[in-house]
Amino acid sequence: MLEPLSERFYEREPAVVARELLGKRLMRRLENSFLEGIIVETEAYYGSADPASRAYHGIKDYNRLMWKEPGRAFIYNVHKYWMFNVVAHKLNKIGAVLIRAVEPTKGIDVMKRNRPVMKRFELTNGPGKLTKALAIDKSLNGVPVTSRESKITIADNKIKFETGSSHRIGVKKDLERKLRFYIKDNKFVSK
DNA sequence: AGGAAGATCTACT
DNA sequence: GTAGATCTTCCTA
Repeated sequence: MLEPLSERFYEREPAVVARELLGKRLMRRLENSFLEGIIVETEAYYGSADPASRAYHGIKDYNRLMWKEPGRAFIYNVHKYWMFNVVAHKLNKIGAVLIRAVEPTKGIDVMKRNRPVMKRFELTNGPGKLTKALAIDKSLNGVPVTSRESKITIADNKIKFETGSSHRIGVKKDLERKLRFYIKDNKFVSK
């Protein structure tokens, strides 16, 4: 039985957490179904030193979770889509990891109903796409992903893969560091 | 009331 | 592959 990842897992550098979240299982509990996908692409975001971060302009109502307990879902809107992040940072720091893509493993029929697409690989290969397919919205903001009882949980997994990294996508002013991580050769990574 | 957004889709070359 | 429109949600005034 693979356990949910603990709070301690998220109480580290955002880039470290982003890299290590690859290959883990994202589980979504709905009324009548159970959805699951393997995390295949992530990005790390920081605080006041990161112009691309939601936290860059200081603490606001909508972004204050980035200052709070690691291991909680942090969800915000971009255009017409929801972005799913997990709060991740060292003690008294700021940060989060954006989940950019997953590989669907369970409840694929339900995902397809939530987000009808022709091609299998396009079901969850983008941050706005996977939230649609997994029925993730603002109502899950602040939910701990560390609890087995949560509507959304991230659990450990044991799989082997090669990790790739690059600069973040769609970011106007990116940092020097490469903060996007993905599973090499995985077909569900976004373009 | 107005505008911006860490994206996506569509309609093309 | 790439440009342009999108018409939601929540912020800031």
